[in-house]
Amino acid sequence: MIARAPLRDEVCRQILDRIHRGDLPPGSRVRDGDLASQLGVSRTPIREALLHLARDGVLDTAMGRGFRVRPLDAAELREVGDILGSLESLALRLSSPPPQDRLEQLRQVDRRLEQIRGDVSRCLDLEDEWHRILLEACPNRRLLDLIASLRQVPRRYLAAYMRDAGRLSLSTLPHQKILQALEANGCDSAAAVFEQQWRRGVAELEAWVARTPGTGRTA
Amino acid sequence: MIARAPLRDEVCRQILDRIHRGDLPPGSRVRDGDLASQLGVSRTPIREALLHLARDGVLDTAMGRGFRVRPLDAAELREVGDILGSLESLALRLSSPPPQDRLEQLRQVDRRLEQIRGDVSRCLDLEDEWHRILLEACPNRRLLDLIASLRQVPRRYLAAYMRDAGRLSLSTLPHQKILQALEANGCDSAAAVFEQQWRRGVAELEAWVARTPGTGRTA
DNA sequence: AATTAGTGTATTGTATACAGAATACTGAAT
DNA sequence: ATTCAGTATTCTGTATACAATACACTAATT
Repeated sequence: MIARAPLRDEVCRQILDRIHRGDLPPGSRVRDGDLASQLGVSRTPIREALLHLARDGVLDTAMGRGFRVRPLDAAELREVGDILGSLESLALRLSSPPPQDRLEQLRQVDRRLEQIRGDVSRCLDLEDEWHRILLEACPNRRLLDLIASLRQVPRRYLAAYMRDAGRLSLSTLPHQKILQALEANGCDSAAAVFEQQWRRGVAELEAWVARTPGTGRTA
Repeated sequence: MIARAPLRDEVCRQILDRIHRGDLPPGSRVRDGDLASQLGVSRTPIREALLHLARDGVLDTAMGRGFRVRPLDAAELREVGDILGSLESLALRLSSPPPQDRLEQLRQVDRRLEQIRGDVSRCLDLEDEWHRILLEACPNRRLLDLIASLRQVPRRYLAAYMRDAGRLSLSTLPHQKILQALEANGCDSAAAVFEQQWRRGVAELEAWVARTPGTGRTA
């Protein structure tokens, strides 16, 4: 039995892809009519996907004003950052037994991360992949889903930061520290290190957003 | 400037209300056509609302199969319970200064809770209100929104439990313990007590769900 | 009697149509 | 030149239409 998929799901992926690619920069307007003609489907599934993304906080919407990509805002990053720090840490602590067997997979992703030169989108995909593998052993699927949807937020900030600063992958060093803790002292210890490293990373991003003018005003 | 509201928002409230009321029990099918004629609007805003609720985990949906109220399932309650325990605790810890001034409001809600006799829906509203006031001082709006949407899940379990067991408000005692900790030792202490009490409550609900057959199979 | 094939209806997912609001554009007045 | 009013156009939110799929019911077969 093959499960057919609703158009809205594919449309959702397409839109997210454009946002990640840097098409549709923060603050830019998203017209359902345009997307409908570009993707060759009607406005109905497009709007369903847009409402979905608006609910996830990727898009802004106001009555009669349509949709636009949510502008970058240091406060939002901080808020979602705090939530994600807490939730990923929780997921790690719920992972028993510790995902020791994933260590090699994680190191391999890190190696691939270091080899990337210019492709921001690919880099962020690998970063997501790293987190996914780290938490794979957590039995709380609902938690993993929530984390995955929330991670779309910092991802946009990281993408803008990388494109602006020209730096890729500020994350392999934190990764290594987390892995060390995981290997030496298990999940709880790794969770503590994770939260610490995560906060550091978010603070760095936040500082960049605050010092970079016009981050969210791009049309 | 009066902000007009999209129909989908009002529709969403209406559907939630029916679910909370016990109309639309767990497992029951939700046909957009029926709701459209009952509420006097077209299927479009109805489906937008249904997709929203499906994303929040209140409804189940499969391609070509429409929507149904998600059956009660001990595993789901446990999963969302763990998440909420962590997040509400976080919100409490982020509340500085401690919401001392809300103590009297909280006690008043508890008094109203104890006076209620038969109205399950009203009882749950007050329970939500209590949590809202407790966390009102938390500056992380995004966190509060997330908590509010997640709380819809345990709410359904609590509603079914109350209707089945005929007991209302198993929560004023935990409330008092949390308030005591808050008053005596501040937010961090209250957060610890909260997590402890919350886990206890979720475990009780979970045990009830597990021991009650047919909880989710009601048509 | 139980199970399956066939047929009809109901319902879903998607497309299109329409009314009203918001934005862009034009031109005149300061 | 700039600002403001008025108009035209675009776009949004909602309603309706349509094709395809899933469900229910009947009837036939084992």
